[in-house]
Amino acid sequence: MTGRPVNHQRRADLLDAAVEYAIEHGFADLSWRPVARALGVSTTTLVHHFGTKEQMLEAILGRLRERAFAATSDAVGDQPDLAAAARAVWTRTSDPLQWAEFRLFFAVYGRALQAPRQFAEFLDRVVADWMSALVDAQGPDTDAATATRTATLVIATIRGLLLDLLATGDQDRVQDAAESFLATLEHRPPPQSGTQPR
Amino acid sequence: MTGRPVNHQRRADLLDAAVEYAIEHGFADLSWRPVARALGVSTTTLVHHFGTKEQMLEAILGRLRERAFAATSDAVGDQPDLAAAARAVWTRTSDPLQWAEFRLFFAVYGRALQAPRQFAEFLDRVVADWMSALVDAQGPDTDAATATRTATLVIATIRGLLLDLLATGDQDRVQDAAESFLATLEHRPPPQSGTQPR
DNA sequence: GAGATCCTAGAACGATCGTACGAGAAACGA
DNA sequence: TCGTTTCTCGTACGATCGTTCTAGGATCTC
Repeated sequence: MTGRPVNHQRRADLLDAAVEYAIEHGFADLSWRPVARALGVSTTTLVHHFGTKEQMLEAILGRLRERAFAATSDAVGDQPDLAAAARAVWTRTSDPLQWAEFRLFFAVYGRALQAPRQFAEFLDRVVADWMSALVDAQGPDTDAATATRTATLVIATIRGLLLDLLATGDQDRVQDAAESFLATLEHRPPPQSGTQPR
Repeated sequence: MTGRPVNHQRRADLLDAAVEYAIEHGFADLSWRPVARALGVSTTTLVHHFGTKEQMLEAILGRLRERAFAATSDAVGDQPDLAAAARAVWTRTSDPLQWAEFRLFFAVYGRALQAPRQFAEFLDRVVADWMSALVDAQGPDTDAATATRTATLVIATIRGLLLDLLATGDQDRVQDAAESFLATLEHRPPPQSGTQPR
């Protein structure tokens, strides 16, 4: 006797709705009851699908990281080189329509830094996911050390600029600095060994 | 009849102790009673000196920003040019002894991003303080636009690298990227008087 | 149909939350 | 010393917290 099958979609829908709630109402004081009210369900339903509050927070963390990464990784894959990839990432992340989501992203990031045990996976992947994408974007002819160094710098600069943008809202100044940074990437000589990059 | 004078030092001492507590125990679930226990006072004493919990959080925010800025601004003032100043800032901020404090810094930063009304002053000054210091470090011969652009980029890169370092703990990779960035600053031509913004 | 499992809800538990109140000790000017 | 203000404390209030319990439909296999 198998009984009623588990509805995985239901949990996914609730999770997405919870992420939307967190984007709008903040991550700091998230608790069962207000989320349940906003989602039109009972707290018991949330508990049933997520287990404990800690587990719901982890689920929100993970989903948010997925969304943030997905929003840029597509763009990166289509670009011919690192400079174009970096520009594509910056264009997408600096879009004011995404500000609320990235505000939550950094709120989560900060919280994860202070609870590294609980949010270990987030901390691991919040850098590693983008790293591998940006290393790949540099092609197979860039030596590993240079590729890693450059990818690290691109991630750091974009996130730092985004932190500035979200804190000050000063689009002109931050965009100016971003252009300057992207220009250095574009004027950087492509990796030429004996052979041309394929 | 003046009565007993206000003891400002007392509040300052309690605030510093509260910041230390937040560095150690995190910022997310800060509440009167645990802080009071750790400080060896009653919750009433904290309420007396800080008013409401919101006000205590704002006080912690402000004090933390002061400390973070003070730790670097001295160093910046003594340096002959921007490259040296940036290196000095990076050297101080990347010191593992400061990691716990910067973890709190970014936790606070993220929280402030999601409550911009409440923490408006933090968000204003978290960029502006460093900006003015790094613009000054470029001397009076650098034109304003270039100085602003460069300072924005230095702040963003250092903070982005620090985010990476705190999340991954990968000192070698991050330090390598930081060296690469600092090198570009050092090889940048200093502002020639008479000619040449680039 | 019967049996099993999932989904949802309401009620209730003890714990902790922020805050207010009253009172006693301490430190000042008069 | 007296009046006033600060500082500190214990206590208590109502609200909200995360979680558990109980139970009634819903949806599957047999």
